[in-house]
Amino acid sequence: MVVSREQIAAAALRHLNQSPTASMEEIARAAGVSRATLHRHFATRDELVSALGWRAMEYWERAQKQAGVAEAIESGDPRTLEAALHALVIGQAEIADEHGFTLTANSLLDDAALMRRIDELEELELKLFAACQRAGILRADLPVRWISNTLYGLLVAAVESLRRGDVARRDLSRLLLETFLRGTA
Amino acid sequence: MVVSREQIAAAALRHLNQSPTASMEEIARAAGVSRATLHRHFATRDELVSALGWRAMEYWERAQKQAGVAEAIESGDPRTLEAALHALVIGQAEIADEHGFTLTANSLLDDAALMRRIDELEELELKLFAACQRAGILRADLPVRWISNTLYGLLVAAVESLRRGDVARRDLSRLLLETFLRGTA
DNA sequence: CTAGACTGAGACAGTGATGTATCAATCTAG
DNA sequence: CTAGATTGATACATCACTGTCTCAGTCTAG
Repeated sequence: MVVSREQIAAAALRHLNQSPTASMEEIARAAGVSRATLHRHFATRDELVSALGWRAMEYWERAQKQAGVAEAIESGDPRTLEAALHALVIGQAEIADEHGFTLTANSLLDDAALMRRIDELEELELKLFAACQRAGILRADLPVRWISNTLYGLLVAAVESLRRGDVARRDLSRLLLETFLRGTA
Repeated sequence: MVVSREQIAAAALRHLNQSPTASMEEIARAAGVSRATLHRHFATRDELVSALGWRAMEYWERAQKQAGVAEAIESGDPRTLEAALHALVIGQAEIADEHGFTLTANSLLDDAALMRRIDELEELELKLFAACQRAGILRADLPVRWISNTLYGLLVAAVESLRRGDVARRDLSRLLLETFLRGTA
């Protein structure tokens, strides 16, 4: 059967999300493909992991674009900022699966170009959070980097909740946004 | 120099928090001990990781006990429940370092006895959250397991914040409790 | 139908980590 | 001071994974 590079990448990510140290043999099996074929698409393990990293970045960037983050920051308008913030969080929830493994894969730390890209995307989000603080949409007494890490931590919780079946997929966006903004009390 | 088993375990955990796939050689060096000595204390890598898992459970259990979780649940009194909840979250923040690695070490999934212990501790926390929901201290529109996962996710964020130097240690408890209860908005 | 592309299976050497063992040096309790 | 315990250094066999290669079988476009 023909399995595209994209399909293999998706299957690899799915499997690595649950078993981050899986061997190429395991990954190949999970993708329904032989180890030889896996190596034809991704010469080395590092290349595969790196590709997954870039793939996750694309999803992330797309979520930021669709939420209109950059424009909202530029406008400075409270209602625009709030809309972008909500759209971003919901967008993150929808692509949570794409981040589970890549955000904690420490072999990616060597890929300088990728790290720069991550920093850029993170930087933009920090600017959004800071603008929201100035506009009174987010609490100003929290360090902006803590807010960013909070969202990241809640994404981890979201992925875990899906994995364990604690939460239905369709409820996830609402739960994430609600909890992020208003907490649990 | 004499380095106790406990000191080695602590150093191993500290290092594995940052480098979860570190070799025995690396771990030994981080603990200021030779690989031979490390193997004398922990015959195999699995044994070491398992010991760290049990160690983390002890910290967790102690935090629950000190917070008076069981008694609060039994009492059903809102103020007692709230006090226990706050004490638990703060306690978790203080031992966040002990959990960073062990909570994501998937080799622990094989240790059935340890997993049972984890389930028990988690079960007690779920009961506390449910009691808090009934007492109006926590939102009743959130699945109790989502609340539990939220706290877990925020702990991940806390460890990450400390690791990156985004947050000072002394601010952590407050940030964690505030964010857990009231969110970022 | 056929040629070219793609695949799975298997063999292979190289590499790094693991766990065990030995031995000389060092520390420490008594 | 001394005997026993503990340590670091080193060597060793073993193992799993990686990356490369070959070859025969299968699929597919034309």
